[in-house]
Amino acid sequence: MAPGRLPRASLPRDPAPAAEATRLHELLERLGAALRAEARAAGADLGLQPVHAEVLGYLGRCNRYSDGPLALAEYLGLTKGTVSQSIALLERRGLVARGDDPADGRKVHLRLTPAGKRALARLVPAGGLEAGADALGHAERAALLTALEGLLRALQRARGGRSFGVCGTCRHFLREPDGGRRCGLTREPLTERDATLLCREHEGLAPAAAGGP
Amino acid sequence: MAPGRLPRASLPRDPAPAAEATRLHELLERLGAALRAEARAAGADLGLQPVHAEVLGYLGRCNRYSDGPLALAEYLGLTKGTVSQSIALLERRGLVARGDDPADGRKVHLRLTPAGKRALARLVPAGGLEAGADALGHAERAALLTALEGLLRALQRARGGRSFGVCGTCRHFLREPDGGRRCGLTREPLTERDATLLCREHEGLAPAAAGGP
DNA sequence: CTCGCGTAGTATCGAGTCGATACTATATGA
DNA sequence: TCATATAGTATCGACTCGATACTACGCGAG
Repeated sequence: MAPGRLPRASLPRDPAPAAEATRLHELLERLGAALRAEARAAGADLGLQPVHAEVLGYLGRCNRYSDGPLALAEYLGLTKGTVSQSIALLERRGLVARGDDPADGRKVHLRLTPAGKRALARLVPAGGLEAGADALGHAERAALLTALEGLLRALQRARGGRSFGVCGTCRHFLREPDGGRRCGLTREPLTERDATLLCREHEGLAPAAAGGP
Repeated sequence: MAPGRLPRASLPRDPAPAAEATRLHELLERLGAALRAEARAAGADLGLQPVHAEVLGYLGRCNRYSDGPLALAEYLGLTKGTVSQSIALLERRGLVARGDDPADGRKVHLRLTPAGKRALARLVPAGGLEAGADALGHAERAALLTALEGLLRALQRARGGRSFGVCGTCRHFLREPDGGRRCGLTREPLTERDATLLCREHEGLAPAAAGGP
């Protein structure tokens, strides 16, 4: 971590890579805080916290392997105990319903109630960001999304977390000779809709180039 | 807010602008959550919450007009009452010290104690993000920073918040004939270091192109 | 078949965030 | 000088969050 001199001829046009990384960290943190403040304001009249909006949003977009408290805890980066309380609150409010697993008595499946879906719809937009996104061109916007996806993957990898992607970017996804879809991990066939939902077993396609020589 | 049809001939190569904006929102929220989880882990052994790291980081980088509870509340997007409690905690822990304003008896100036600076240093890095940033080229990284800065400005503008920038990007900043620096708002001269600190009175240079046709 | 172990989830406690409301004290200005 | 605005604090209640301890179920080895 010592600053030190650059071992290679220093290119004057790079404003200290470490400073750039710090600036990136700061910008993402500020953006995250601003989004959080928006979420707080949006949820205030419903009596919901930012984390509740995340729970509802996730439950609206996850598949049947990923709709339990544990998956939610992994997605949010919180402990299962903490998440259990937030779920209890959402259940008391009638926004989330719980169902048993027919095959495994330990498991719980969560789903949005109609009221939960309505609440989610009221929580989503907020705007603000769209104005900024509109100011960017097509190409810039696409590049931004790609770059952010890369950063998110890097962060998830560093923290040993799961990636929670959809089938299209998962290495377990199989295309059958008859055109059907199947998950190579559970061996189960997948409907078209299944393939658009977030999965906790998701693993990225490219293992990414190896690091050291 | 009704979806409606595009008034102009719709370009088929744009995958639904609204979906792109949603995806952007989601990515930034995920990134923010991941960073927050990192901050939580980093602060855990010091007994500090993510918001404490933000307070310490801000106090290490703000100028003398911006080191009070109210400025902090604006920066964090929280109420002054909430912030007052967090400050009280940091003061109890000996990480932050408070001083009176010689001119205005209502004001309080906050500063990091040596212990606070040490704590901040332990809170900063975490890594993870750097790996992702390294994977991008110079140009991509620069474009990413620029795009994120634009988004942040848009969000701050939409929320009516302050931008908290440095003198170099502030419309009040004056360069004097003798080479000195001065703030056009307070009329006070500024040292070289002053000009590198965050200011709550900061206002962006370009009012941004008007919206209409 | 039951013992042990691992997994999924819940219960409870304490520290802390956070907003709302109400309050004190100082500045400003008509 | 009296009203109003500004800066900050105090207190309350709902909630988050982690830690720890707990229940219940599944699964495999003996």
